Amino acid sequence: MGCLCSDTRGWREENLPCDLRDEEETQRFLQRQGDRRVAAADAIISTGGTTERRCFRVMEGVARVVLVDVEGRRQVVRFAFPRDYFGLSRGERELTAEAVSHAALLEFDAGRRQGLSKCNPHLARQVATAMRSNLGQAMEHVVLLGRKTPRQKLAGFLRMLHRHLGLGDVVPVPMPRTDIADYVGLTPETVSRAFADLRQRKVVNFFDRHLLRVDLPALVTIADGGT
Amino acid sequence: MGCLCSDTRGWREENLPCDLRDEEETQRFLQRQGDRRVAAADAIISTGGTTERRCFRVMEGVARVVLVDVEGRRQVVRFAFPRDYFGLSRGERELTAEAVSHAALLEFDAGRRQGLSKCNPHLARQVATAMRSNLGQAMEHVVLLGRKTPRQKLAGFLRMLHRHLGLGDVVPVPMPRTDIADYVGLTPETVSRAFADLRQRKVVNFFDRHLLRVDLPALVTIADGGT
DNA sequence: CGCTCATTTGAAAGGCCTCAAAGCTGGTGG
DNA sequence: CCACCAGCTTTGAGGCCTTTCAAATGAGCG
Repeated sequence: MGCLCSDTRGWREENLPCDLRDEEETQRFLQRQGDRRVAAADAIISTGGTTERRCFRVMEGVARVVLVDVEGRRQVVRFAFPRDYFGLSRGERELTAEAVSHAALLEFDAGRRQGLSKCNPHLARQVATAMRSNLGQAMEHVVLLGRKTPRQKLAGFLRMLHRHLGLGDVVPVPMPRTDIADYVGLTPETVSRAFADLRQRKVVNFFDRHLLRVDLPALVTIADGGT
Repeated sequence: MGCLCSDTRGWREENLPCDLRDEEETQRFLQRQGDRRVAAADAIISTGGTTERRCFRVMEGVARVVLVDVEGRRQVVRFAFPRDYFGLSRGERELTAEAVSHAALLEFDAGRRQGLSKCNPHLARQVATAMRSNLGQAMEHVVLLGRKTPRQKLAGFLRMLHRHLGLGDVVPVPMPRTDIADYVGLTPETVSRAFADLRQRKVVNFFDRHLLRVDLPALVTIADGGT
């Protein structure tokens, strides 16, 4: 994983990162500041309840942020896709993060990340944008969980997936059915039946379990509550 | 509602609000910058879908942020309590905000609010904190909606209410049962039965429908998944 | 005091979950 | 290259719990 960055105008170390002029330079700067880290499929990236204040940025692959309650019921609170941050808020650091598939991450000390933000407006903006986006996603997740039928829930989930990973009308589904179930608040069996339902309606079309083609307009209609 | 602020060292208008030294001064500054507004019970404060970029801060009373889908199903995305902001994010501005009971608010133009944040670090920090808090709340809401029984959902809701409005072990419940139902993703009937359930277990005790005493430790145990 | 509406209570129906088993897939070793 | 195995996914049947529908109760208000 060699550094492709041929630009070596040295950052005059930490006292002057404010020189960063654009997003691209900020990216390269970040890659120097964070610790590069890889995680195999299903590997635990960080566990809640520790006092460590670490946050992450997904570079490749997908991560899931999970809470398991006293009775063993699992809730996937969100998925983090390439370019997403997670662990920015206190509450999220109390959850567990795992790799869905093989993933590459940048790891930061949360305090140090805040310090970097203070003197790097690009980074600060990026993080602020990430938080706004997280908040919007969480609100959508709330709506999805509260008042939807299984079909609508799955459609909403697939629309979300399409936004993050979609290529035209082709959508990769990297996570297992159990993860989907724990994200939308259903059992894997019901998720499977909802998939069958959407397939019958020709809203989705399987290449295989982890890759499908979607009829996006129909998907959106169903996700928003239309039949 | 006269201005109790006897301090009239004039803010040298908008170019120098950076002089604000502490939270209290920031409060007074805000009250000058925002438009004071009151809303009667059930009055609509702002409706989604408009192009207006307005955000609000609740000064007194409680507001609810609501989404009604195509089929008429309603989801209360969150309640906003005194000192809370809402409408900070794009997504939230697309929803509808209503007063639960008589409420007093401060209204801002969202763009102008951002401008104020830029040159007033106290305000910026307050808003950033509000967003982190909103995000944490949304995550808790997701967990509450996803994998809980009616009893656990109601317990989780009451714990949230206790955090915001609780006085010792007394909790006011300003909103009607239908709002609670649409917040926790149940019907009013089921909410009513869950109340009866918690009352039987002596976890809650009614003064009347809108005021109750709670056994907080028991409430927390149930909310977190314990029986 | 009577009215209206929110809430509670009751009974029946439908849908999701549970339990169970078959099918498929991807990976491994011969 | 093929066969086998383990685990994920799908399919099926039955039960429980929430919803739905309906009516009674209670509270707030003119």
